[in-house]
Amino acid sequence: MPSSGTQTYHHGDLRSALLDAAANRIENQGIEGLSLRKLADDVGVSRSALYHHFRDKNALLNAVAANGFASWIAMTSESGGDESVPAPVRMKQFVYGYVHWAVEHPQLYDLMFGRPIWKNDLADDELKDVAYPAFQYMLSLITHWQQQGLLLADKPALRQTQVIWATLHGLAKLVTDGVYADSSHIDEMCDCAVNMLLPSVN
Amino acid sequence: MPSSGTQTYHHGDLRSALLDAAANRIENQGIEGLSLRKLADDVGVSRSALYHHFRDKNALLNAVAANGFASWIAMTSESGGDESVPAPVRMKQFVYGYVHWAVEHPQLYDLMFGRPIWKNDLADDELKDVAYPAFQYMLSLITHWQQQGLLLADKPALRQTQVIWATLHGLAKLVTDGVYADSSHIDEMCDCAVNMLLPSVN
DNA sequence: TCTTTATCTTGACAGTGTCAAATTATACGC
DNA sequence: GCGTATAATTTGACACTGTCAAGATAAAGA
Repeated sequence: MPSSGTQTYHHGDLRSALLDAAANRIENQGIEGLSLRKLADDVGVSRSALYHHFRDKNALLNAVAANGFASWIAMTSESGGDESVPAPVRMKQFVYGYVHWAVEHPQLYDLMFGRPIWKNDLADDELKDVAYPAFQYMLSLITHWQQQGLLLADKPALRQTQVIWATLHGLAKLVTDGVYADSSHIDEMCDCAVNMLLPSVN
Repeated sequence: MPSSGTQTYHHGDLRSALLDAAANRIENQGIEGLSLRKLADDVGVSRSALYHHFRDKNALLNAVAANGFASWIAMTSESGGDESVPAPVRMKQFVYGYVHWAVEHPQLYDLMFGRPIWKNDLADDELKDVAYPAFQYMLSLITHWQQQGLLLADKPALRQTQVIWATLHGLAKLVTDGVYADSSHIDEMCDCAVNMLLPSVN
């Protein structure tokens, strides 16, 4: 059976099969628990078949993270794009959406925004091409808020974006890392963050 | 030569020698680059000598993290304890101190507040005994600010502490993980954070 | 049909954490 | 001071990891 997918040799579509299996394993066992050999077993293929589709383990993780950014962007633009909803409500929705998405995909969030990839400059071009627009989207969103007078204009929008993002990222991290043990208070923490950072939403 | 240190058998004081070597390697290569066998080489001892002083690798990392918390607390109480300095200035100093300490000890900070230890409940009692007071210190500090009217009282001090800490943690993480590539703007980001979170400091 | 090319497997290597058994050095009772 | 118990350390081994080179297999193109 030839032309069914993009790659239709022995396996059919090994590349995306590996990506799916990797995403599954990461969601369940985390990045530390991901071994290429177990992965090959999951897909029913030999241990080094993978190297014909990814240069090495890092390249595979990059691809999984890239997929994560794609679905992150889908989530974000959905919750922030509806112009019929008043801006203050949208701001609150954005905060809730951000933190909840991280809490619902803790391992993936960790892979996307965590240090192993970014710290050591291990992100390849494909990943950067998806990740940078995500950063940029937040900046444009918050710049828009500032222009509408929802934020104080005494500091550059870039800095305010960095601080707001830091707060969201910090909340997400502290919750998903289990430092804030009682995650039942996520909504209250989000409320408080909105209250402190976004004076126009009271 | 008997009673010179706590452990004076073959090596003399292998336990703290291992801790020092581990802290050094973590500071330079990061936690991922730390191998027990290289560590044993550093100290000049066999690969499994370590197991008579630490139950396993995680126990050693716990001990390193515990030392980190001790020095973190020393730094923090130094910058926040001087009562002769006006409170708003101390608040600003606290924010600067927090972020800068993280930036100066990125790998150690990562180990102390990162997920491998807390997420999977890998922290032993010794570590918790040092870490919890650190959390508690921040809470008491910020509660104090609120009582002095430096913060709005419309939300519980616990929640405000969590949000402020999240912001500091997020800033530290985004900088040390290399997501905020240009770390020369750390001070501006701290300024902006103080500005947004602590209305009494303008 | 034959050649080329891409895909996959097998064997191997260096590296990892960890344990059991053997070895060595120190401490303690006499 | 000597002999024994105990703690510290080493050696050998195991299962696991990522990665590569060489060989085998299947598809694609002429």
